Amino acid sequence: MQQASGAVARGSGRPLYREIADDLLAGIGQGIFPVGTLLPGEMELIQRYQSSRHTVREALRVLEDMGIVQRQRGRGTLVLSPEAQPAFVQMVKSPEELFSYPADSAFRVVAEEAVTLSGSAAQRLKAVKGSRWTRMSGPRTFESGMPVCWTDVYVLPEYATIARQLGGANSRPVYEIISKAFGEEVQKIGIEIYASSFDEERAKALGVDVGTPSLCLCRRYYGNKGRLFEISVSEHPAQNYSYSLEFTSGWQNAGHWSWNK
Amino acid sequence: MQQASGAVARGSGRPLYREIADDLLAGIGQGIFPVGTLLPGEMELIQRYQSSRHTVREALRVLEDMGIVQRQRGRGTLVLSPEAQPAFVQMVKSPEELFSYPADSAFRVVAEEAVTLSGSAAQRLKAVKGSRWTRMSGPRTFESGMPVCWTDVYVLPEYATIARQLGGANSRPVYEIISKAFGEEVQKIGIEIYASSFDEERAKALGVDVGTPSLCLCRRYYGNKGRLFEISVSEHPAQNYSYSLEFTSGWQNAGHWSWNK
DNA sequence: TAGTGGTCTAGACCACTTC
DNA sequence: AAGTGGTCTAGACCACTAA
Repeated sequence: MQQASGAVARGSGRPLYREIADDLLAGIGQGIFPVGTLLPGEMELIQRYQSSRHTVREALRVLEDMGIVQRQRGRGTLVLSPEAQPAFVQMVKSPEELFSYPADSAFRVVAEEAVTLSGSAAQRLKAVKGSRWTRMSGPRTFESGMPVCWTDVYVLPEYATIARQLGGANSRPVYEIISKAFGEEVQKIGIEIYASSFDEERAKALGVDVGTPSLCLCRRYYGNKGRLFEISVSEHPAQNYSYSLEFTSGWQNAGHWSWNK
Repeated sequence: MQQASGAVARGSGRPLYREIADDLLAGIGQGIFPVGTLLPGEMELIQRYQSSRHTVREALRVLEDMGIVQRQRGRGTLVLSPEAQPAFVQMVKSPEELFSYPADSAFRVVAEEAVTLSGSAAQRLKAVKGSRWTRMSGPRTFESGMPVCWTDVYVLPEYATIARQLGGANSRPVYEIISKAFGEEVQKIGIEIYASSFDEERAKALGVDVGTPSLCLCRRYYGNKGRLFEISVSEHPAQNYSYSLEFTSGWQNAGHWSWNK
């Protein structure tokens, strides 16, 4: 229950800043502080809750960590959402983890060409129709020769020179090479997963039967200013590959260690 | 560079607590504070950095938010990892978002039976061999009759009574029904995605050709105390379905709004 | 019991945004 | 210029853990 003016109830054993956060949250939920408006300033909250600035700020920090408000010096505290944003979180350390290849496999570029995306290709890649890319294609295989996948990598034409650094067993991921060579900071990665089956050409290249079910992963890398700078599409023989994810409840410290009590 | 004893350099324009956090981070990286040991107490850090407790605690909070240390009253500050844990974060509001079905589709249970997992089935489901489950199977179709997927849902035998609440266009997800009815709080969800192709029985049930490529999603729900309580496997005709993910850089506020500058 | 981190108060100065 | 949030100090009491 939101207290329009006055301190929150105490004595429950809960910290004051949590009570204040709950009270503000209730107020937001009830529309007393609608989404898109500013919360009262810290000074006003101090008086309202008869508390100190530190305590009020702790309460606001709780809401900020939950993604409910966003604070900015000089402006105020903006209400973003009436309820906690993420209930489930997945974290990975680096983009590499999103789609790591076996260490003893190698990517061999067999074709490199400049392409301008037709409508259908652009739609499939979720890129802009008519945009220009340099495409490098080839199989990735284990040292034993067993196929891992067929890969098409699209990069911006100005980054085409990285092709020389590709290939070989120890080659780094393309996004990483570009990131280092051209200073692109990876800001966002989109992944799309779908099933298909191998056409004749690729089946032959990988040494599998035509029509073999395949798992396709299309990854889009966004760099500085959110610009799309790389798209890679990999097609894996179904029996060799699966993609796993794990989501954990809670906003904080998801997936970390704990005290070995 | 970690200052073994003494204040960090100032005047860089960066807040003191960030400088301290960086300094501690460097110390952790250099093995001065090895992973698994405790950081110096707050009082010692106050003297080392000639600062106030609040400032030192802000620095420690930074490290805690990054997943580098874990703090506990009475014990101390445990070093967990030498480097920032998650560089990329994906967040979803509820498990439902991890695999939402079209609203105008309905799941129809055509078979329900008690099963004891054989070795191969247990391996495929990543469950314990010999464990007992109740399996409910059936197609999910649009109102128009077009197939969405074939689904096998495995639940713990004691939850089998939820079968009566299944089916119909507006039916809630199984995990949600169980969660409400039996108080299982979903703590973790595992998702595995792979490609396959439809066998004769399922192809017939969904009205697709035998051998049609399919995208399979196997979801595992872990509840109270991390106990696995539901497994669901869905097989989708490839042309109708793809699975998308998006990962954003940074630990904090990933995916939230921003000021409409 | 000593030491840890958790909460809280009462001040202060500053950078930033808006008017 | 006024108001916002960001940083910082110097104190205080408390709950929890470990020895």
